[in-house]
Amino acid sequence: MSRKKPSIKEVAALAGVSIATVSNVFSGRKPVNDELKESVHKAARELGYQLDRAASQLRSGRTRIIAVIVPDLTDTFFATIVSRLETAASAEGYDVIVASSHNDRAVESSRLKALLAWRPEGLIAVPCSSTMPPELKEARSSLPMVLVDRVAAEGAIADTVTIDNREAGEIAARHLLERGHQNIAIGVSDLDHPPILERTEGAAAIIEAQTSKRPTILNLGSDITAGTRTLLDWMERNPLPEAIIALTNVTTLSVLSALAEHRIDIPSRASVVAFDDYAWMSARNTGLTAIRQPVDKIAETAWRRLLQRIEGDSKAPVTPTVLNASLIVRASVRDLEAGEDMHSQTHTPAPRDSASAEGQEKKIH
Amino acid sequence: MSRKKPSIKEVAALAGVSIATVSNVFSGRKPVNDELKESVHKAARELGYQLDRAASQLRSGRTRIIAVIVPDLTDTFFATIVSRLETAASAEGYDVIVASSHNDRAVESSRLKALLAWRPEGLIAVPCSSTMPPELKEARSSLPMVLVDRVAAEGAIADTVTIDNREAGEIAARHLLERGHQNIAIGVSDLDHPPILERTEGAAAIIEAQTSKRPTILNLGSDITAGTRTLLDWMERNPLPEAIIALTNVTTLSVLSALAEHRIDIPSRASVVAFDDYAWMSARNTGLTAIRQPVDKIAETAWRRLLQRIEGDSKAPVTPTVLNASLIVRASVRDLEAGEDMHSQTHTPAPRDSASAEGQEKKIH
DNA sequence: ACCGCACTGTTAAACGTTTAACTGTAAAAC
DNA sequence: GTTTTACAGTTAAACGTTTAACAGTGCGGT
Repeated sequence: MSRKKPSIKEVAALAGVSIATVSNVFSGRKPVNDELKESVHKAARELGYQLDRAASQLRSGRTRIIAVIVPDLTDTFFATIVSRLETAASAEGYDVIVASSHNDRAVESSRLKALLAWRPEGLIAVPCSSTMPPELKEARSSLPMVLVDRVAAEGAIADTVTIDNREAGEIAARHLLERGHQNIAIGVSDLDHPPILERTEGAAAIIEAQTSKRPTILNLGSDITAGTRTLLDWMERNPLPEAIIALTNVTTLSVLSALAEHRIDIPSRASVVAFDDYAWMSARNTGLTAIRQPVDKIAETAWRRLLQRIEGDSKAPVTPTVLNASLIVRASVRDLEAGEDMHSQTHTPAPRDSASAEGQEKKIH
Repeated sequence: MSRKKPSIKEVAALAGVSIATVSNVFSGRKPVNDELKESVHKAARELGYQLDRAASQLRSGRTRIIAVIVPDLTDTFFATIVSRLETAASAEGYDVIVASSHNDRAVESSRLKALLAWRPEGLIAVPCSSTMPPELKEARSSLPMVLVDRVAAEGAIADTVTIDNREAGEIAARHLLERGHQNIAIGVSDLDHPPILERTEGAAAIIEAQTSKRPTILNLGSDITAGTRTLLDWMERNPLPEAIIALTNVTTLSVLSALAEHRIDIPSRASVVAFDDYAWMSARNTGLTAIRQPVDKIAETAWRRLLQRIEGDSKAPVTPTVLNASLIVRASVRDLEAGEDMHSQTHTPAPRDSASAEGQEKKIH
């Protein structure tokens, strides 16, 4: 039980071959006689040999590292993306190293610098604001990278994977308008994030066109409890809108908290369209009608693009990929056109709220 | 705009000093004349020099890497732990590399192997089952490590950080018993996980002692929708219990989904005690009474212990750290003792459900 | 005036791999 | 039977750092 980690040299000695052969056995770059191969493996097993990545990287220049930075690991949306990236990458022999910028530009810069010191072969980044950190721009020229989510698809400095946020906003708005809602408020987190801005514009444009009223924009920020307070404040001084669109999962929570605080029933007194699709959204009496982002597909696409860049055409022109969000209809939007009286909501056999996430839901798009 | 990354050698040449001096400037191991120091920095800036971690690691043996493995990054509980670890570690100059075992022992082994190839200086692991993968045991002797959450605190092979799960179960049970509940079911994910087993035992023991009825154990697994179906099945064939304790955040979601499916109101028809404390639990009309695990503290403690091991007494005896969970009282448990009739629940001014997570809630412990 | 010491800087030898170039041997081609 | 070609293995030179050992200089103590 030696304390020091054995090196390739010791394996070679024990197996009675040169270190080059041992290297070949493990890397498979050159064929090795089966018999020798076996004895090398045996020696390695006996010594508990493990390749030293640092040495391997240094010599070969290949790090097989993918760097990933997201604004907040605690947010299920980003966590899911990271998780998918990790499995996709490790399936292809790459290791992922993650950093979180905690929605802070300064932290983002410093973490990015740390990530780059690893000499990753690729970078997948969800920037925390629309102004790219200079590190990203610099890295751009020498490092395959793809930007996800918090970027304007047009004119980006690198490949991007986003959803059609304008359309997502439109879908939400249209759904409400079709059901007779006129007086609509939009809860946003931060208009500085391109996706939020686009969703807002998409929704607002449609609402304004149809009702000739500009919808109220409620700036709820990225902190749930602060957003709740902001909304409660606003509700003190304003009449309750017929419907609220929440453009983010955290704004969704702020909206729900505020409504719950005043025991305002959904959808009898206010309709809600949520954003992102999480398990808790259907685990309620009135399931939330929501815009779902294809998270898995986003991650998958980002990975594929990056891999393409890494192993192939590093000089192909920058391409934006735009995926589509879909509407999951549950029970949080009231149909005002239907004309039914819905005062005593609780025991009305409301449109069935499906408990299984994928099952019976109606998807649009 | 050269494509190749500049090395320390080029910086040395440009600054007119030896490479050792450059190294000293950056590592700070030896003092360097201010003037020289400045010119080295200038040269480095001009060339865009960045230390190569691989080379540095190889030579020094210090990797400044902490490996972290969790069963599922998508689960907010683990994601939060990872996030906290990442910030704590990076504050101290360490970089974290994470892997997810996807609750699969085979994956766990292979990911663990990949992690160890990095030669991390420490390992923080949330094993996915009670049977430790052999890689862990082997690593144990040469690698500082701390085990979190999914471990039996007693007799573990390394330092552990857990909560007092038995007590957590007891708290939940006691809360229900105090409020007059007799007929209690316990929703568990997997009794193979030590924490779940302990929570179950804690709750069951107290319930049995007081009601002389063994509570029903509902095995709902780790998949929300499957758990929902299981519970729905069970409900077909059994009368609704007065109360359900969910011992996990995913079982909580299964329970809520199943109850919602049948439009069973909480708490008028069934009381619920949830586990873990997430924002969505309070963003509902009847906030969920829940057992909160001190996630931040768990992560923080794990990190501190690990750091201690790394920088100091690597041979100190293995110590388990046990933290305490607390009860957050919201509105999902009905007080049967109070005797009030609560048929029309919806508009009853029920005990105020606080929207802000920390604010007015009553904590026990 | 000499010794030793503190202070700064340099030299050169590692660290554990990968890999280009080489060697030796056996089979294939002529 | 000689020359190629292919194959399988070895040798040794990197890769970019860190760091022990060393060297030169100036200064205080005796």
